[in-house]
Amino acid sequence: MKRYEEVYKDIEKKILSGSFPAGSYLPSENELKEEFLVSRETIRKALNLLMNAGLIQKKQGKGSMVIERKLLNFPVSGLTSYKELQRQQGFTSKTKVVKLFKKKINALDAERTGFPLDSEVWYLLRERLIDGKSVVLDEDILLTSFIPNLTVEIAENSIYDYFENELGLEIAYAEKEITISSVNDEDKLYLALSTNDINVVSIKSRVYLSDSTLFQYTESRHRVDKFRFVDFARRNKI
Amino acid sequence: MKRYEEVYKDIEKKILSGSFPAGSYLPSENELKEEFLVSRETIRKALNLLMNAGLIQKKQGKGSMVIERKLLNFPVSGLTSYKELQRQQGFTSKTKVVKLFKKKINALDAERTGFPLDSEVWYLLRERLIDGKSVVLDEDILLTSFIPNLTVEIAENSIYDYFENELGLEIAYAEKEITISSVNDEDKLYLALSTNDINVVSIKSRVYLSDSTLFQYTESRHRVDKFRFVDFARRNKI
DNA sequence: CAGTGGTCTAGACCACCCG
DNA sequence: GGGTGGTCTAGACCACTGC
Repeated sequence: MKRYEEVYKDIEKKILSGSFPAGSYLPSENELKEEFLVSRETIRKALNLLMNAGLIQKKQGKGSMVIERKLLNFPVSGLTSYKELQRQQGFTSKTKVVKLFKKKINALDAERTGFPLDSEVWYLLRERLIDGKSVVLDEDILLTSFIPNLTVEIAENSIYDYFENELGLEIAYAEKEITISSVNDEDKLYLALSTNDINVVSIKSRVYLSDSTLFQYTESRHRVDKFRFVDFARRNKI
Repeated sequence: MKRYEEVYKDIEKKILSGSFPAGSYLPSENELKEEFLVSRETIRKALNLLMNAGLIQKKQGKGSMVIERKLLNFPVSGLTSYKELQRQQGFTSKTKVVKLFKKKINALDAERTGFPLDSEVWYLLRERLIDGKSVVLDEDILLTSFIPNLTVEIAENSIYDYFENELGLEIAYAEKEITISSVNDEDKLYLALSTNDINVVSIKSRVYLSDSTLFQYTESRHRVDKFRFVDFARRNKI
């Protein structure tokens, strides 16, 4: 593991466990440099990552204060898979694969997904159930050229884990869009909607690999009463 | 201006103007180092900022490729004020101040805002109008200890501009939460809702200064049909 | 004033990509 | 093997904070 990762992990652990409580200051960069026996730049790299993660706030002349995350506890933003979220947040849910087959991209799909016409893709539709009720409907469209095999078993677990750790794909970034959409037939069919639900929350994403190739399009449709998106944002100065 | 800021701005300009088109590679770090007459670390700092901004994708052994931002064009995430968004995205809208007065935080407000009981705050309610129709209702609660004066004129323009450039406040970060909420009486009164609108999108934020003090609580209520949230997210490896 | 973080440098070595 | 970006270092100077 890289040195700055070790420093990051160590300090993160101490913050989360309460050894560095919210509102307190971390040791200075010079002290941390001595403690970890690395250069100051390495310490600074780790601290900047902690700052971006919303764990500390640095202030010139003062130090690095541990941030208190109040009401809005768990970050649900970023590029994190459903399984990872579940693990982080400690809730348990079940994933049910509704559809899984190969197809070729038609004109309509090309438009919304960004994949070229006639590309061969996996089409995957999954329900996410909490307390036995289906609250999220996940549609995934994935290039078969990157994912030769995809089974129901993999799709019931984390497809990201499979892509990254089995196939060695480097998932780099995503463009996401959240809108409110009218309930459609598929929503009615699979989501446990109440009779007066007329809207669902739609999250569309295009996911890219580290060489900037598009490899996944995904749309999640959420019951409005179960939807919550939490974000930590820093002010851009530049 | 700092050297890395100059490098960032220069490259950003060349990307946005098309001198570095999407899909092409930037000059290598060593070439940029020569061109700008700075050290490689300074170049790297600028490039990492461009990467976080979603403008380029770096790849070890290959280079820094300019990212093509397809359908999902304009980032609406992060910590950016309404006026700034408007300017960036080129749409014009009008802001109408509905309420502006001082008050003391009661028990209910203390709970939702995070301000201590009995703190003196500004209470500000604004409509955002597009094409003459009110599509967003913005409620702001701000500590008077940081903002001694707040006028209708300031509130009709950018309060952030006033805070940062007039008062010298350093806005650092925010916790945000997006949920779907039922229409309430105030929504009915001010938003141009249609008769079958039963939901609005609620964005609650707590905004902190660089010394980690909470100074603003804000809730935006959006008409569901006018709501769109666009985000660029990077996969965390650490 | 001493201590803090912010910027910047010159140089080294490594991991990766590709011809 | 030569070029790319990734990590890490030791050191310098600056800007800000608080006593």
